[in-house]
Amino acid sequence: MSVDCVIFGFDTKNLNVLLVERTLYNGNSHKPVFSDYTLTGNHIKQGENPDEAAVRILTDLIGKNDIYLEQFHTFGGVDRLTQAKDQQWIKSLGTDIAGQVFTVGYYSLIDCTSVHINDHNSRTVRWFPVNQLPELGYDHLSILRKALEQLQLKVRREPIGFELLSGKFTLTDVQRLYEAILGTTLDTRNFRKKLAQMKYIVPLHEKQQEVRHKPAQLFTFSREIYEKTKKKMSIS
Amino acid sequence: MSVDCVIFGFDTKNLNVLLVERTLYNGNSHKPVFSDYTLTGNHIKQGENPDEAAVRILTDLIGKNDIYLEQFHTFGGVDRLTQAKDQQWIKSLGTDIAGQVFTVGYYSLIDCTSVHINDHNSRTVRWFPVNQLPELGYDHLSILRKALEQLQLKVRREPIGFELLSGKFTLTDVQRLYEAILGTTLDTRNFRKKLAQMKYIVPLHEKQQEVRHKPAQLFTFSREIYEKTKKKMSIS
DNA sequence: GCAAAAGTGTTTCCGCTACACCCATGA
DNA sequence: TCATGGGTGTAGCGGAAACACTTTTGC
Repeated sequence: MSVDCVIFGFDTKNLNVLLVERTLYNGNSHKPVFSDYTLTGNHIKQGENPDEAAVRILTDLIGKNDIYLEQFHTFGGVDRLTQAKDQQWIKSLGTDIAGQVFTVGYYSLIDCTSVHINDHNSRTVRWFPVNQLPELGYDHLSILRKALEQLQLKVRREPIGFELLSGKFTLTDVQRLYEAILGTTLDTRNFRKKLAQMKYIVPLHEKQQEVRHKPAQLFTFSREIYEKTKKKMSIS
Repeated sequence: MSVDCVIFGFDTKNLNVLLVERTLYNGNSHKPVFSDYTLTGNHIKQGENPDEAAVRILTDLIGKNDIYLEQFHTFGGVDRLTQAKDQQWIKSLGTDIAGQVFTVGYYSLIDCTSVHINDHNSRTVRWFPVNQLPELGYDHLSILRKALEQLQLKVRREPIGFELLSGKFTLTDVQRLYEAILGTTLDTRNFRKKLAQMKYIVPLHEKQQEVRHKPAQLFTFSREIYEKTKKKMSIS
């Protein structure tokens, strides 16, 4: 029984996912047998519930624990691990994770510009744009697709996207973000009218600095105001 | 690792849930110690995935296997089973299900007027209106609430409600159903305009019989037409 | 003829869409 | 002064909401 986290990040251009490199070396020649990427995951420890395990995984990797996390689906069945390379990998680990065929999927949203990624068992950890993914191990491609699908549904109903932005952002940042998540383009004027209705997007007394064009107004997301004014508001 | 099914049914008036009675008898006096209800559930067998387990549970109970099923959340953690009565019950079973702290929640939609409920280990199985629930065991009340919440979200996006109606239904049936699921009332004329756009609601050459009022037109749901004309259509 | 539910149209309002130009800044 | 993105308003359309009376049947 394990947890896998689909960690989404945003860098003012692309929606990214954090992936861990997995390279299997030949025991004798030490040449790589194969190399691909996987989601960050771990087994659920004794006495933990899935939410706690997900928080632990995130905390280990990112160092903070106030991260947006959302459970989206549980995957199971032996067919999750039947690719030849996955079998090789599992065998090489020695530990018997073969029985660990269930995984609870979480997605999390973080501002990847303001975060330091900790070492993950000295394996390479990298951001990939969701539309330029490398080869993935196990069934992680389908887990990732499902996560994105659920994120797209959720973001139309609730203002969860702000977790992906830093504390201060411009309205253009928000638009780029929604465009990246939804995979569409949006009309700037109409989009801003929508945002203007959302009272929890609060203007700061501050503008962009050191840009070689008209500096944009900065805003911040107020969770308190959001909680008070929860209404059905949808984007797109 | 287990699966719990929240089985929703509709009887032209109420949205119902199928629950199983759980009565613990004192070993000596054979008097009931407590009595409450639980969802239908079972552990996941070796080699099964959660979907298969859910189908099995439904098939055992209902006898057919073409039932609408939707995974909605996974619950875990030791706190699921900490009520005193749950501990008593688990102890009485002898079998060690204490380690079985994870459960994958599914909801299913069936037409409860056209179904025969099989015996469930000779325990009483009953429909309860979702707004008149009995006392529930374990954390099944919160599982049920989550299921209903997810059902409400889903039914606004996709025409899944028809699984709850029999093959032939009137437009009023559909309205009562949506009102029951969403817990609201809906304007008849506007609701019918919505339904009229849904080409997969097909009129039959048939009307209600033996009603002491103007007989209503009967309709049926065509999945084929739905699959062809999938568009974003929402109710509410 | 009465009770009971079926069935039907129109008007109003609001939100969504489409669309183009001026502004402030740094280089 | 130019390049770059920031920022703004309006008109038209279409879907959502509000709302009341006639019809058909069984009794």
